[in-house]
Amino acid sequence: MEKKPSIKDVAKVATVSTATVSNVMNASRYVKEETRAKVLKAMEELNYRPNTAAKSLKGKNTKLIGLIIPIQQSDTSADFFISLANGIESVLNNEGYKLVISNSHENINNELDQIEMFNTEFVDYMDGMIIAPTSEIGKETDDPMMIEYPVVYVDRKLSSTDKVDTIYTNNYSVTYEAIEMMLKKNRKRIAFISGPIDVSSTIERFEAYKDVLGKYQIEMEKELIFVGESSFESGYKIAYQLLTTQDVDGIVVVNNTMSMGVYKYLKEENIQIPKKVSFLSYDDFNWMELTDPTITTIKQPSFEMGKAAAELLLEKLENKSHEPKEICIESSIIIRNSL
Amino acid sequence: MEKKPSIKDVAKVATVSTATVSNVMNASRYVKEETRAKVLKAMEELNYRPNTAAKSLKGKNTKLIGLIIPIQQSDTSADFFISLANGIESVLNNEGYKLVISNSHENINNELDQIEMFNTEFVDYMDGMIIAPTSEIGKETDDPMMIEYPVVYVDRKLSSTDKVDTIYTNNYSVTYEAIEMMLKKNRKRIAFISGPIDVSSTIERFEAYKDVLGKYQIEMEKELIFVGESSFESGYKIAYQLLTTQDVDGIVVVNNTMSMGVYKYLKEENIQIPKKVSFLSYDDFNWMELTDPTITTIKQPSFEMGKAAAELLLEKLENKSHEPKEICIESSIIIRNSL
DNA sequence: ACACTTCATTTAATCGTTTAAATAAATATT
DNA sequence: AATATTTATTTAAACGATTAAATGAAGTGT
Repeated sequence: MEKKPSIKDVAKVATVSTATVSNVMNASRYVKEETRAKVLKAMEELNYRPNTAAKSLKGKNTKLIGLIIPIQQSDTSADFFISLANGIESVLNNEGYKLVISNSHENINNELDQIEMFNTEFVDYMDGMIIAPTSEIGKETDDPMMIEYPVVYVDRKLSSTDKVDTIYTNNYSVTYEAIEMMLKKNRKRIAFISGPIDVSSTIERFEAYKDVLGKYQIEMEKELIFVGESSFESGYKIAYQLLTTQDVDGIVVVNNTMSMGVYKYLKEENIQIPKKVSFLSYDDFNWMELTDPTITTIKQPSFEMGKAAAELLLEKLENKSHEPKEICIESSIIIRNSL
Repeated sequence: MEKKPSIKDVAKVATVSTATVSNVMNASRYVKEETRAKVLKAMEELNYRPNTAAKSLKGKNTKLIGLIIPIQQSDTSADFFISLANGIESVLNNEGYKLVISNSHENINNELDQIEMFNTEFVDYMDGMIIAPTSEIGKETDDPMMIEYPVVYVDRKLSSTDKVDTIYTNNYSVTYEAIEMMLKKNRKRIAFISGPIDVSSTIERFEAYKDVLGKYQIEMEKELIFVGESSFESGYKIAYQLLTTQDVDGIVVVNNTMSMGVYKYLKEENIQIPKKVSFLSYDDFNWMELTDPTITTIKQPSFEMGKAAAELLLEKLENKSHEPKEICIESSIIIRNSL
């Protein structure tokens, strides 16, 4: 129950000054081998751990990287971001950095200042940040006041005017291509279902839908477009609404949580997939091989995006002034049996 | 690109002392309304944010709670822990606390000291910690040296001798009950598949298997017990090995990632569920309603466990000295069509 | 008018580190 | 032997906050 030992305690035990202890720890100056040994022994003896807060206060690097992710409650997007985080850590751990994660919950309306608070609260600790911005957070983090430490944005592009370091994926082109595959299978009326259209990734997926229909001279019908919440229930309800009022032969769900709800309804109603209705989902999960039929989907390279983000951040950390980069990691279509 | 403003800058602009600024921020002493306004205006003007590192150094509470979770790469356990985290935050946010998460990766062999380092690295910042311990981390965090800040353990019990605050779930009894359900459906040879048996939760599930067989006077057969890695592939391989060499009529998989692999094999081989083989999984996911048959499983109350952990921690935070508590949040059996 | 409170604010020490500058001891140079 | 240089260590200020104690100004009672 003793007090946690400080550098002073170590110095006292080793009968040297605190400066010498610091020098031993950081190898910042030469210390005689004999003294070094004494200090090391004292540290060991006291089970001493340096106080990171004090380090950080002195402007020393903390070897801590922050990650902000927007996971909503009961959203399978968790997997996407966890995989992203794993990718980041796979790079960071090798370099002796540690990752600290916080969740912004994608709840903007009343939590915006909470996010902002969190964000600033951590600037002091962290050597750098990786942020998967919510639709609005960009407005805050853009503030030049705050960008005095390196940041890399990931997954979603900011609407910011200035170019910022971003890792993103080709939502537009891969969605375009996948829907085109549907069309080539002679689908005429394809519905589009998504969560809230406010983040860049979702917007791009919708643009792709619009454009590919245009290319095939199919008129976009309001009745076939559904913007719901990112939840199983929302997907289920939308599927009900869609299929009881419209005659469709294809469904694109660009939100994995919702796609479960939609699929559930299709199975329940015994609607033949893909014979009657083609089905395309977003994000790839193991369970998509367990259903009947297995589900064709667009796989986002979450792990690789994490890796890329971490690498870019590390680069910035070393080489303070470099041009902002925007790097695209390609998504791919995992073809199974639902198209 | 200016330097971040400090309390001194605010004091200067407001033409008061730093003490007054601090008093305004913390409402620690009475400050004349007029002065207060001046200070507030200066803070606003400079876009001032207090430095948490300095606060923490002074022993002030940081309103930050740390969470350590053990998520392995490509493990669906992510959902369990994310849900846990959500539960924690649902409580914490109301009280003005923020949650910071770090992943221990459940990789003990070579990362033990990294975990330990992380763990100590954060003590200075955090007001308290919630830890889902890996199988061995307990040994380190038990060290009385380190327990000078409040900790709540969750999900897994430590082998520690001293009683520590723990939130756990009734792995043993619910698993017992579920397997008993299988037995009552006249299943004679039930296989048991799990990930590494080193954390308390898995151990308890195995104990339940052993005991319930005992109760029904069924001899436990080595050939029906498989301990693999927590991965889809491992599950698939084990299922192959099991079903090509043994004649079973029930399978219990107490690891959700592996259960997907097992199920995949069963479907591929067109083995009738539950007619030929009863199937029981662990953890509940939306997709378990999408398969055919839908999957009966044991649902762990991850969100509620998180809530309970946060509540307990908050209680400790307020009321420094209280008896360690061990609280059980009940798991339940979600009955679908695979038994 | 004087001492006594009360009120509002400031001074200065403190938390646990780092680090530039100062110092002391040992070694080299003449 | 006196001086210059190198080596190893210490002193003390600084980082950005908090807070006990000190201070000064205003108000009260006699």
